[in-house]
Amino acid sequence: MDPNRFTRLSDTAWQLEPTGKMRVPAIIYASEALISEMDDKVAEQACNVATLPGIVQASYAMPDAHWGYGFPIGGVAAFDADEGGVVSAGGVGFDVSCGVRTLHTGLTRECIEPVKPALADALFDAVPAGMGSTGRIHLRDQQMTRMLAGGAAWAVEQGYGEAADLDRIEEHGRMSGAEPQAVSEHARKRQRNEMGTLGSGNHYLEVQHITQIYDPRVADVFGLTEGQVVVSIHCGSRGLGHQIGTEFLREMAVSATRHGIDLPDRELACAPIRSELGQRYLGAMRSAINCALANRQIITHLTRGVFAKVLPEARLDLLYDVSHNTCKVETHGIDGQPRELYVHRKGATRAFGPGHPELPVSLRDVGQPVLIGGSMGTASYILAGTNEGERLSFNSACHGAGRAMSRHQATRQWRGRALVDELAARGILIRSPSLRGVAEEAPGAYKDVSQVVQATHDAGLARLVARVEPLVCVKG
DNA sequence: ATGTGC
Repeated sequence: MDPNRFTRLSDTAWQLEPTGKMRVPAIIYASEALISEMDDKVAEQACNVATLPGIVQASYAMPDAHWGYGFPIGGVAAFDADEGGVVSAGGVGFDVSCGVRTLHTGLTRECIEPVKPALADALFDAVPAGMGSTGRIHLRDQQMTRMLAGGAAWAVEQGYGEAADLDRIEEHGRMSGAEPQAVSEHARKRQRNEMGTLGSGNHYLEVQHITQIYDPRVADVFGLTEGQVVVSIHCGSRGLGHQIGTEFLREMAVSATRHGIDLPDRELACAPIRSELGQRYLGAMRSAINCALANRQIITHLTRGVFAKVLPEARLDLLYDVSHNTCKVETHGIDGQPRELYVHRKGATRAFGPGHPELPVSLRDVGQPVLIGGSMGTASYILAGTNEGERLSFNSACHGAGRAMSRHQATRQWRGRALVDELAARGILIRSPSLRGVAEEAPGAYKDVSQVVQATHDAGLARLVARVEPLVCVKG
């Protein structure tokens, strides 16, 4: 879109003043190059979000923003319940609590290279991937209820992983306020056999090596050094989150008028925070957050099992686990006053700065690890949250590269087999059940993640700490 | 993202 449409607040912040029914401005964080390439739909959707009741400060879009269902993907919006604020299923997205966790291995790239094909095959065998994939865990109803209430803490109780992991997970591995009884039978049924599975689309499990350190002081606290190997897992709440999203979107769309909400776009369906429907959605959505946390915890356990066999000297300690599709109750300073807000992040990563009380003591001095997954075969980045991020975006950053073209368009332009071969020639081993899925995820179908991350850094949303590049990628 | 449309 045309950058001249905006009031330029800085090199990387672009504002649209409130017009029509907008209650607050819309602010997009991006470089001039990124905003020029961005679809007009992003600004249109960010402005639509700015009309919703109880929105505070501004409607935001991150540098990787693109067109989504109702809210842009890469959108951030906070609402105050005291001012009639709303909660929106479309403001969280279908893949509730999709997120990334990164594990240390204690190994260097040299340790991996001789066993790389065996490691790739073993990970592909151990971690089910792809559309409709199921695992070895089958949850009966009572266990499902415990999982939805307990998250990664439940998974650790079941023997998946270690208690020490919980300290490095958002919400200490268990989202409070979950109400499993708000999750439909249908959603539970869809999830029954899907625990410990990656799913499809942009989800993956990657073995990566650290190729650059930008901030040695923070990298030291995060335990990152150049040449070291890490493992990153990107996935969410599978069929359960999707079903919850589908059901509540429908219910919120139907009831918006009854709640006295005037929607500029039906896809912005939402409900007052202080309504039966709003509370029921929050209870179900928090259950889906626990599902995603448990899912990543189980996949971590499966990954540790593979390394124990292939590279027994490895020790997979968790660096951090953070979601990028949530609505969370957080306290933020607004005009010098602390206020409790319902912060929607849809394709936006929470990025708490140094000193935040939610952070584990071991990380608190330097800020939260912000884990940004790149597209298949490209770099990923580890950043740290900032204090200025609170004022800028309620402590939110980008979440990835962001698609530059549709899946359909990508399959016309690339062949899965050729991509796998090209990446293998560059030392990157892809294992996927779907060559079509690989074509849809072609690196060329995404924006350049390094530009997105640089804009995030320049805007002050989060600070660059390290770059990692893939060695092995299990792709859904 | 997703039993890749109910």
